[in-house]
Amino acid sequence: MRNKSNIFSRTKTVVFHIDVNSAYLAWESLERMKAGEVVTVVVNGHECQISDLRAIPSIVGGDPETRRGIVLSKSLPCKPYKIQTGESLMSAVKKCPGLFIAPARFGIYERYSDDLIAYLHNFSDRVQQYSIDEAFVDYTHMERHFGSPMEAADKIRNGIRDAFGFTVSIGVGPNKLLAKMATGLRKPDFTNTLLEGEIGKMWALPIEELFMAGRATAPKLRKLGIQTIGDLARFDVRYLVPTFKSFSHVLWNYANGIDDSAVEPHHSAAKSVGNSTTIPFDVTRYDDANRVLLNLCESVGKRLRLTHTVASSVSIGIRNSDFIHYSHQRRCSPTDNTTTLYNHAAQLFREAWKRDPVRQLGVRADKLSDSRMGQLNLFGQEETDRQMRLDASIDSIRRRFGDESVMRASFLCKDEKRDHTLDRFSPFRSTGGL
DNA sequence: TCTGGGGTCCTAGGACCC
DNA sequence: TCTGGGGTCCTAGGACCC
Repeated sequence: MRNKSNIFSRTKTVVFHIDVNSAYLAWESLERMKAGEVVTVVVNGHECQISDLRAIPSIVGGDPETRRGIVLSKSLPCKPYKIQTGESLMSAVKKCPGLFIAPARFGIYERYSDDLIAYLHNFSDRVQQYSIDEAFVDYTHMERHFGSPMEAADKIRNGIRDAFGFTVSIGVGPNKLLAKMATGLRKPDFTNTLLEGEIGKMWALPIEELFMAGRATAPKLRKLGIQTIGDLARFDVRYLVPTFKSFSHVLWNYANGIDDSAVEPHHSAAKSVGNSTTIPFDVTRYDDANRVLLNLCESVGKRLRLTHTVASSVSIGIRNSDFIHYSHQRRCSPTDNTTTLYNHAAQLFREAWKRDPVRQLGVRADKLSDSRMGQLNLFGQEETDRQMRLDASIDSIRRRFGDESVMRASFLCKDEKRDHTLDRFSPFRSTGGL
């Protein structure tokens, strides 16, 4: 949204940024409370029954048994233990031996997310879902309905707590960037502003706090003597260009609170669809890799067909045991067919694989277009039709009887321990994307 | 203590065409 | 043997976000 300021409309743009506090953990906790589940914890040597995970050191993420994976979301009582989002489960448990670990259930979190977005539409028809737990609301011209921006933000915040039982933080600003930066000023369950004349609040923050100054950019800025967002705002942008090229202006504008991007109520169609998985053992054989790839292609293909989308580019990603990632991609005729995707993926893997132990594999479909626009099938129409019918009947059976009801023959090996391991991360669990 | 999985955008370099 | 330039498309990799 360009900040419209003409002689007819002098109203200043007002944007809210809504951020769910410890989203996955709060939602996981609510879901368990609904089901009447309790957790037994030891406090001062006494066993206690706790129903709200938010009251104890707890996290969402990974596998509690193998302790593999990372912390996706953590409760407030984790704070004294200095547990960080993104750190390994192993490390988190070391810091806090009594830590409660809940595996992530994304399907459930998506429902809570949908409820949140629907609720926000009570306050404005211009709501942009930014991620599963964040949204922007354009509040411009809405004061006569719900009061001043602060009043309305508090109404939203209190309303969400009362209606759903989880808390949010809200940032109020003249654009999306400042609204988002405001949200981070104080958490949880607060309304913060970064309005005209208040940018000093943001300038005091360390440079790492700036949106888009990530783990590669922030150290480079520090090297230039920039320690705070204010330092960057006052820095001569010309001296950034040798290091950051066109990105210089993005960074400098953000540091100065400049952002004219619109609140986009209609989420644009996805540009790519992909699935990846970390394998519980290092893959060193083609047939193991291929089984994983087929698994991933099943999931990607299903998602393409569900959204009436065909892909004109397929890529695979490989992460080895040294955590080095590399990829390979290729253009292809538009397809949503699992077998076709798999044939491309397997070929790409054969071409790219450096024979290193593979820890993670991914398949991504790119250059998407609407499959209903009519496909140009220059050859093999009969085979294409056959494959489409096969996909359609598999999808239909799965819709009626569940994902596990149809299994491709290559999943159905009996011997070998690793087959059981492979079964554990069926791609059908994957919910994919936002 | 070994680090998930979903995305988007940008850039450099090479192929290819005129 | 030495010799252009412009434009477009493609791929690989890297940055960022949640």
